[in-house]
Amino acid sequence: MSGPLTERRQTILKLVIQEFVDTATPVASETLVRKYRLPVSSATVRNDMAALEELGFLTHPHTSGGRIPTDAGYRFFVENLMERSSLSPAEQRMIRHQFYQVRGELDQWIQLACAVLARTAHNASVATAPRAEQLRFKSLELIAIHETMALAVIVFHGGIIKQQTLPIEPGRTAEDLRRAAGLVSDLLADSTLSRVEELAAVATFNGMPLSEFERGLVDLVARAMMAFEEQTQEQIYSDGLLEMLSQPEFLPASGRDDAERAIERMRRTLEILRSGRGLGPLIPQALASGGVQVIIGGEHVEDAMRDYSVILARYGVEGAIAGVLGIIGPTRMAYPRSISTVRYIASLMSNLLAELYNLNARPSEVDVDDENAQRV
Amino acid sequence: MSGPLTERRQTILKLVIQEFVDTATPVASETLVRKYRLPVSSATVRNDMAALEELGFLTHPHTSGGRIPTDAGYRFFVENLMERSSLSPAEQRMIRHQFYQVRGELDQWIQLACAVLARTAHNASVATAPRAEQLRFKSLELIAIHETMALAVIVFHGGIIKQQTLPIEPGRTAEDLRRAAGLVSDLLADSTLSRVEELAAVATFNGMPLSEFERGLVDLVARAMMAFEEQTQEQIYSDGLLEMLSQPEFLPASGRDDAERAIERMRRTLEILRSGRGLGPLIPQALASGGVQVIIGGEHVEDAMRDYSVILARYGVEGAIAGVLGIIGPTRMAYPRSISTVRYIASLMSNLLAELYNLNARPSEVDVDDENAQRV
DNA sequence: GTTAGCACTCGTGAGGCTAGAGTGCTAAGA
DNA sequence: TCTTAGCACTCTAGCCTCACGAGTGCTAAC
Repeated sequence: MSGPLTERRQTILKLVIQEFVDTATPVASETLVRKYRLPVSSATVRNDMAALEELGFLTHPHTSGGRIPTDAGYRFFVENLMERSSLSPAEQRMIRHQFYQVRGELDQWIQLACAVLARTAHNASVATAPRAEQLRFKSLELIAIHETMALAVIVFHGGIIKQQTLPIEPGRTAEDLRRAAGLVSDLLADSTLSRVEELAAVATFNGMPLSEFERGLVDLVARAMMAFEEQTQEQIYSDGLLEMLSQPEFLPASGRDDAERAIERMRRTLEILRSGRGLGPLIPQALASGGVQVIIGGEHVEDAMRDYSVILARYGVEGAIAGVLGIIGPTRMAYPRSISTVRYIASLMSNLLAELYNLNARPSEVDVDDENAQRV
Repeated sequence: MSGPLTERRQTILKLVIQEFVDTATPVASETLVRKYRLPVSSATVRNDMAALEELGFLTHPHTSGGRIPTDAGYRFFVENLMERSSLSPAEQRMIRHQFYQVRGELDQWIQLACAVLARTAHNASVATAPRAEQLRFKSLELIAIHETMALAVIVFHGGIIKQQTLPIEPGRTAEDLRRAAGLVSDLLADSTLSRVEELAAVATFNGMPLSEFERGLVDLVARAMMAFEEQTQEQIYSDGLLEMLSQPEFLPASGRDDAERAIERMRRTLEILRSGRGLGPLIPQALASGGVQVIIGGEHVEDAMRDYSVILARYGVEGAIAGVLGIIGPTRMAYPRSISTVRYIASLMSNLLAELYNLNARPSEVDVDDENAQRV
């Protein structure tokens, strides 16, 4: 009885989604005909809508009141109906300019990426710091703070640094510290955590046993690496919470019943962004796959995420360092624009990292012309 | 007609506040008598309440329904009625333990302080990073990332570090970089930003003119210092948003009218914490004064803050480095507990910093036994 | 100065009602 | 077979009313 998914029905689905994304209110047949000057009557549209509903692409909050898309509807839209868009040249220029202003300031990049994502897509953004598959030690510097305290700056491959203070014996000179740091730097050069631990166990360098102090430094590095892995494991940067909460989904549409639910939704959303629960499982997935990932509402494993869509892309330099960034918002979101935004920022970040790493490396898999991106 | 502020009336004010803080609902005369077994009748309490209302300490949302404290009521409570409390030894131990676990990891301290504050006081916490009155250069390290890119790690007094990448000419050896970094480190040692700029203008070291590369490094340091000042100027760490938003103030008490207002409040609160507007002016004030600052509701300059109370304390090492940390929440908050929490965390952070700086320095002005703290 | 008693006020929540929006269906037309 | 006009039906939002109950303010007695 549902009938085939004719061309016109696809158009109607597309228009319903477009309209619903714009207005956030259920879409009526009449509205569609009027607004888009359809060459058919509202009754025909109603029939098609009913068919789309039977196909599972639309639904009906109440008998009266228009249609809204289902998750399956969005999914079909994203995969088949959506026109690929990109940010306007003016927007691209503005974004590039902002990144240009923090060139060199590695530690600002993620925050900026989050800020730009959020403001451009009008939803919350998330990102993980770029991570090497394997944290690799690069060098150690020791700077005396006063007679009994020094600051250790541990540099890892990829411009990642970690600071750590350590107590020292009063007697040590700056030259002492420099020598010890240099020796440990040479000993541990390019080591992964497990290699550092091996070397700590052996505790010799070129056959010479390490001094007490040097052994302490090696341990310090090992501990720092462990702490670092732990910290970055789950740390998710985020921005644009306010941006997302300004979406009509978080306004009480009517009745105090709904109001309480709106607040509850708000609180749960905060919880999601703060804890990263619900996002956690998606990260490795996004890291593994290329292209842009779109997860819509009920497709999430986590129940708490059922009302949200997430758009994620991997960024980084193939084989060297990678992170994930993206957008989270209500399922009703401007998918074409959001997807292009995520794609653009990911490629920008990839380029920045590529430059940092090695000018010759291919930026990454998420490129503006990558057909994978369209895939999802 | 209002009559004097007798002992009993003060007790009643105190009980009303206590009860209101607990229950978040207006306090009725009858409730007070029953719950605290007052040796007088509810009528007497009502009379006293009326007097307290005329004195400006209590108010009346509606004719029926109990009393709630005014800002002035809270102020009087905080200054005269409140018993000084401190955190339980068990809590103190737990908190100290958490700080112990990140000892050495300077960059984690503020975040931890915020987290602990929020969880202990059940409200949002804010903190600024510890800042030297004058940012002073300590040393520069250069680490080659690859042939044309290096990472500069700039260390300032007080364990503050800033990283920055810079492009280099392909020819430079690691030894080159080390030498140049060492020279610039010596040249700029202990300089403030203005001094660095002076030295950049002169561009000589011990009478010898600096090389192109070395001049570039000096400029880099100057730019990094400027960037740093700018970034930390307004940056306010925060945590416990969710904690605060779980307070009944952010629930719609009744009617959909109130629901909308609740959401609006929520949104405005987010805005405050994100932008730091409303908090901004309080920071220098808190930095300047010792002790614990309590600003209650309408006492705020900023209109947007009229519904919130803020408790701030300075932390740091006298004459060397200082920051501010505290709590923000609805005016209805557990002042005694919140104040002791803020005081405790501030003194803890001060001790940590003192240790980092110099074991002999006096921690700071906010000590557990400091009578200043009670002052406000 | 304190208390019992009581009238009065007002917010809350339930219930009922109306208007309006939008659908589903039916029967006629292309 | 597809499209369309017409119309009954459904459901929600918004409004009004009403009754209940909590808590006060006042008065008069102690």
